[in-house]
Amino acid sequence: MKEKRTGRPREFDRDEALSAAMHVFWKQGYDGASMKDLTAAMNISGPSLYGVFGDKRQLFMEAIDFYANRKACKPLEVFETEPDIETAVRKFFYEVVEYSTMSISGAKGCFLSSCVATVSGELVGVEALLKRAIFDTDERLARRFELEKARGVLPDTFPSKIRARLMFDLRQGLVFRARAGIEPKYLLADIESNVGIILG
Amino acid sequence: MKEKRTGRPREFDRDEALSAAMHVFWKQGYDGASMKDLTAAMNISGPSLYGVFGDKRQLFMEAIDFYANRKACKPLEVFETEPDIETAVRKFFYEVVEYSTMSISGAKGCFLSSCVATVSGELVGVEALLKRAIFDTDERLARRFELEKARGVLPDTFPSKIRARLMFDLRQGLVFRARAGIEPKYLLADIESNVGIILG
DNA sequence: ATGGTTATATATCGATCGATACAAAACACG
DNA sequence: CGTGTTTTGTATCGATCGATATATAACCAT
Repeated sequence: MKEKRTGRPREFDRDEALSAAMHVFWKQGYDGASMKDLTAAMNISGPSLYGVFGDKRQLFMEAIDFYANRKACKPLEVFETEPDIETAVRKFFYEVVEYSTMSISGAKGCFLSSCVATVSGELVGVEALLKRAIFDTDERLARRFELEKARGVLPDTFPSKIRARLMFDLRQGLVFRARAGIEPKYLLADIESNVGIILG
Repeated sequence: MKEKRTGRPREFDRDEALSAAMHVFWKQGYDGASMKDLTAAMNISGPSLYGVFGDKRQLFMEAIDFYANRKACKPLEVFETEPDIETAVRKFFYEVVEYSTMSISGAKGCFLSSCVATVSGELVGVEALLKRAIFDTDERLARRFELEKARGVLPDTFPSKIRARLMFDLRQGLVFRARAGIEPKYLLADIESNVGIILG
């Protein structure tokens, strides 16, 4: 069903191009990223971009989906896979600092908060995607806490939803500081305190 | 020294125009705000804008200074003036929700995190202003806590710096959600929990 | 091979971008 | 008044914006 048999084959990988586009948006913002910047980073021509992704807005929306649902935010993945809950929380924040200050593309901060949020009310469809991404993140964080409660590691009284949101907010603080160019070492210094707040 | 005696007098108020420009940037982002949008909102002509503010980037930098050092972020003002510390913390978060969701200009979220941060690494000079604004905010928050410790209202062991940063981060979470279009009532529901975390 | 189909590269579209040239207008000072 | 100075409104600049028209190239089916 998804294989096309006719026509000239595409000469680039769709996801690679999408990832490249996302990083350009991440670094320069939606309006700050020109089609010239995008096609250069994606290593494709203008017509190829339009042929595959539609237009700039649709490309952006796909980049959001790519980030939220496929690229899988690294901190979140680590938090879900690390067995020990305290280590999981610690690694979560560590990954947040890592990916928001040391990205290869030079893009600092978080794609959602430093790029997508800016055009949330201006570009049709973006607000809904952003809302969903926030909701899903809260859900995934809370789910892990609930799992630990069921396992008896966290007390039954542990307020999973509240701590999940708290964790999300602390993350926002970190990525905002990262975007402002504050050195990783200062952000790393906050991590242990953050862990204590989440689990304490 | 600051009075000019010759030439045709300016027909608009500089600060009013600056405030109007800030709100346009706030809502549409730096790159998303065209000079046409700006002059329309400021109710002045193009040459007038360039004559008084230099160029778009300088206007933006002045808008940042206006926000950080003169307009005085409302939540911060309230936090510093309310006598009772618990009420001050509560009002701080309440004001954050208020001004990040119900702005007359339609701009949601926080000017610094939803607009300025996006171009932090792209526009010369912005990163330094942003760093300074973050540092100053942390300082002002911590200072109030220290004051309450000296007054004996907060215990000597109260970690002012850590709680100040925590308050800042919780604020980032709120304004990010606000920018995403999440209803004020959901944000208001988080306030009491936030107060408990800060002072508990 | 031939026809159908899709992707590519080149070249460029009209619109809008940020920024100015210019001259008339409005003040202070003589 | 006339002169100098600054702001204003109009009109427009070259550059860049997002987006396409066109023709060629590369594949599949027959």
